[in-house]
Amino acid sequence: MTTVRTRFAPSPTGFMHIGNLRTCLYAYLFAKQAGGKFVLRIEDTDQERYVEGAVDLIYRTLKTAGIEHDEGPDKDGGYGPYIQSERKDIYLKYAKELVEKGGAYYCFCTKERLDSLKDDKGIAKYDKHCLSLSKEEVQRRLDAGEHYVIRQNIPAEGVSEYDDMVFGHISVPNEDMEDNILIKSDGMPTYNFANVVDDHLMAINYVIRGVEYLSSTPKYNLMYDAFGWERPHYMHLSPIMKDAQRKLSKRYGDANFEDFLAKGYLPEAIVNYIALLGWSPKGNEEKLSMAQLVEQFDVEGISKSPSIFDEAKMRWLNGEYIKEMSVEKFVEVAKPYFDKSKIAGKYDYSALAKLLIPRVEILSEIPDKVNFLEEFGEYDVEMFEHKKMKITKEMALANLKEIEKVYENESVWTDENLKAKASELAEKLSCKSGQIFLPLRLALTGVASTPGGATEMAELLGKEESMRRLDYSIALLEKALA
RNA sequence: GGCUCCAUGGUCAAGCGGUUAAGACUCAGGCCUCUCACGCCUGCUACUGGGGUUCGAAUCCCCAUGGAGUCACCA
Repeated sequence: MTTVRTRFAPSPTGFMHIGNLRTCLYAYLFAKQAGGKFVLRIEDTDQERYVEGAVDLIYRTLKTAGIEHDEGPDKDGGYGPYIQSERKDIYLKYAKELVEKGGAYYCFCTKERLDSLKDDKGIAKYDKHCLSLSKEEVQRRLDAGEHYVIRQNIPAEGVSEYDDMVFGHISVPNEDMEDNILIKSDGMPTYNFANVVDDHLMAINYVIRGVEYLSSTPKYNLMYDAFGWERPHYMHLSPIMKDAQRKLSKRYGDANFEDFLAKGYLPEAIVNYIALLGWSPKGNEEKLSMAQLVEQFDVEGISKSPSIFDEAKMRWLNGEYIKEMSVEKFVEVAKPYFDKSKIAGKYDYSALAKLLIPRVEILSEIPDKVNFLEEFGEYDVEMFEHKKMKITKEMALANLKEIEKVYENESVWTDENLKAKASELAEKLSCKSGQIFLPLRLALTGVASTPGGATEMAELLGKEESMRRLDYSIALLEKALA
């Protein structure tokens, strides 16, 4: 049995968006599941679009996404070089071979002549003008140093067909395909050509890519046929959309992998979510690790229609990953966010982590959830009023004074002990415990909601600060009631 | 516009000729509870339309409609 070989072939044009990453992921999953090889190839034949640093971004993205290529520019597997610009000589040689075999021909047409072919909508189909040039004529013009391109020679009639692994049978009339340029006048190959040659030379037998190539694939097959090469299997993937009309695009900076990372999404969650966009596992379990994805990935589950990116669901999934984290792990990933908040360097991050883990879906929520610890000041005393618990400002004030007396002499400043003492007090005063806890939490924090209860906040703040705030709040209430 | 595809709730989706048409996210309500979360429970919402085929169609066929892709010396 031949080894399955798939590839991810991005062009270094800047961002790595989610759609690209998903294509990459599927190619990786498919190869790994089959025990095959996943290769990375850089397609930089368009020098005009080349962006500095983009190649590093690709490496970095794959690494943090947990997708490890078996071969690539940085990992020779014997099929290199893996960067198209370093393969320039190869293409021309093969293009000439294809000309010999009748699958392509030289074309000397000028831009002006090409423009004259366009219809009123600006759409032109090349008329095979140069196909009729005699061998001698071609040689004469080549020798004269005329600029030329090499075009694919597509049969004028008939139908080209193939079977796609997800879309099934595809058939395209030959007359609808154009004699595209294979070698540009600068000597570089176009994607159309480089792709076919490289895939063949690198023994790629499963081509996994976006649907935009679905209808041009017959052209590639025609080349494989003309060369006498074995055609690969194809798996085309529907796009990921921003909404019903627009797909996610690099141009508008939608959904970049790195942007999500910066927003506090975990790479595992992003990968997990995008795996589910356009593919669904057999079972009902949606939270899947890379290992599980490799195991469960299945072409059958790939959907043919475009899917809309739903950040709300990815956010939920991210929260699920966070909930499973150990305190240590959480502190590790959350540290940058703590450091960015007002409490940077203060408080015990581990103690906070325990409270935050069930309350945070994405890490960037952290500053907002902890800033109150440093921002204590005048607040609206109306918050002490609580109809359901039957708490009035007067009662709050009275109870706060009582709890202050209890806590004043308390030396064991832990959540557990403080909670017990507050409950005792409630019993002694024969009131509901909430009538103690609620005002206490407010008095200590000054905000309507906090990540944790009154005594948890007290422990976090420490005795000195807690007592200070209690004093402050009592004074605030007294002033309001005066 | 030509060509190639696609079509189940707001979103992701299961379903492959006979189902009460799964599940998840979102949203709403409830329980739990010292706030907020977590957790648990309940609920809302779908087969684009029309024709066939068949005893029977979300599932097969045709047409319409809607959507996507493509038609570059870009990939």
